[in-house]
Order: sequence, then C-alpha cells, then structure tokens
Amino acid sequence: MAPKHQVPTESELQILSVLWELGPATVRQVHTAIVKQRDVGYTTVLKLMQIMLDKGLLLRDEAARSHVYRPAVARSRTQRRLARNLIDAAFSGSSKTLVIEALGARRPSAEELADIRKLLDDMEGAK
Amino acid sequence: MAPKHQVPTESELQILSVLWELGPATVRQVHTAIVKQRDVGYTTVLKLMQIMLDKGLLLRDEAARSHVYRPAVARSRTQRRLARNLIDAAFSGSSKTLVIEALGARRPSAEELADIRKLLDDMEGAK
DNA sequence: TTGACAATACGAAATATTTCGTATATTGTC
DNA sequence: GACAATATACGAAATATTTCGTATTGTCAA
Repeated sequence: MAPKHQVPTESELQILSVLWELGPATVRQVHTAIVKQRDVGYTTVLKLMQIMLDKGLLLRDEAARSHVYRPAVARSRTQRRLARNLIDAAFSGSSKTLVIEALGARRPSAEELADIRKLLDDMEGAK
Repeated sequence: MAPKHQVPTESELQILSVLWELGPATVRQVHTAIVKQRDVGYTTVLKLMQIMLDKGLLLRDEAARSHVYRPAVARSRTQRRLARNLIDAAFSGSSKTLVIEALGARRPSAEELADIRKLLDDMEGAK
C-alpha cells in the first residue's frame, strides 16, 4: 500500500524550495519565482503542483479561486529525509563523510561553523 | 562543449557504490553485489554500465574477455558534487543546514564526531 | 570440434518525469 | 450581458531512466 513518503524529484524540490521561501502560495506566485531561474511554462508548474498534491507532497486551500498551496511536510523533515537518502545512496551510511564533503563543497561562515560546533557539543553531552 | 560532469542517477549511484567498494570489477561482480539488495537482471546492469561508459562516468579495460570497469572520477569528487548539488537544490545553499540534518539523520559515533570537530578546528585555523 | 556456458552489443519495451496545448470555468469591467 | 484576463483540469507528447530479450561471439572442457 502507500509508501507514506518518497523523495521528491528535482522539479518537485524546486517547487518545495519556493514554498519554503514564500510560505503558502498560488501557482502564479510559484511560477513567477521559478521562471527567474529556469524557463518553464505556467501550466507546467501547475501540472507539477497538481501531481504533488496527488502524491501527498502538497496541501491546498481551495477557498479562493486561486488555490493556495503549501508543503504537506515540514521543511526540516524533508531535508532530513533527503540527507538520509543521500547518505545511504552515496556515502555508504556514513554521515561523517557527507558532513566533510558538504563543508568542503560550500564553505560556511565563521558563525555557522560555531553553530555546528555547538551542535557537536550537545551531541556529545547527550550521549 | 560537453557538460563535463553530471549528477549520477540513483541506479548509476548504486553501481558506483559497488565499484567504490570492490575496486575495478566486471559486470558479473557488480551484478552479484547489487542483486543482494535489489532484484535486477544481469543485462540490465550491463546496459547501465555501458551507458555510464558513454556518459563518461566509467572507464573500462577491454583486455580480457570480461571487461573491467572502474569509476572515471574519484569517489570523493563525486561525493562532493552530490553534496553541493543537494545543498543548492534543497538547502538554499547552506551547508550548515545540511550538516545539521545529516547528523540528525544518521548519528555518528563518538570517534566520528571527534574527527568532524578536528576538521572544524582546521577550517577555523586556516581562515 | 562441438556443445554448454558466459560475455557483449543493442534494440526496444516499460516506466517515470517533465512539458505543454487546449478546453472550460470564474472574475471583474465596461 | 459581453469581453478580456486569469484560473484549473487534464490528455497527451516529449524526454529521461530503467528494464529486459535476443543475437552473436568467445571460452573451455570432454
């Protein structure tokens, strides 16, 4: 029966990213945002969002003529799922390796490094 | 002109993972390893590896009757690309957020935590 | 040498994802 | 009310990915 959750595709992720950024939004708003990055038609985005609704990735409010969509699952839950997925698919289960490569790929600021260090402290403390 | 590098698909990643694990290997060896995780035919794996050769993801040695394949790009380079890709696609460019979710998704051992901490030290040192 | 087995090549079906065109309905303005 | 603008629904083409069957060739043991 239902696989409760799946990993969103690239296009779906782009839509989710916009919704995470804007909050609940109409297809028009999402399309306007995406078109700044990539050339794609309005009905394409509409169709994708309808499919995502079917899949349970989005919810929508149909009260107004322009339906308002929002993610069905919290951003951090989806992000965690994506992280776990990548760790298992390409890092042989080692979060450490992913962490190392992530830090190498997009160098964080000093403040962010400090935040990470703090999290490590907490994790060691709560053993 | 060639797009030099692309992100491997799920199936391709599974094959790469096996090759990273085993080192250079034949289709037979890769298939034997994959079948333990997923039910798939021999010629399916063969075809995928041939396609990966075309795409430049793999190299092969045809000296023997059974060709020996190996990744065209080092594991860590591919992993870094995947990390960067995910950071940009789902973490709005923030490696910090990915790091946090990765640590939450697959809790590392105390030793691994120490390794990560060491890396942070190096990164702050080398500012 | 011949037959069984194993390997590659490759076409093409099956499936998944992305794209868009067209039909139709709703809203607001004149 | 009629028209222009804007929405949704939805079929279906286009593309990408995964799957496998079949043809062919090489290898080796009896």
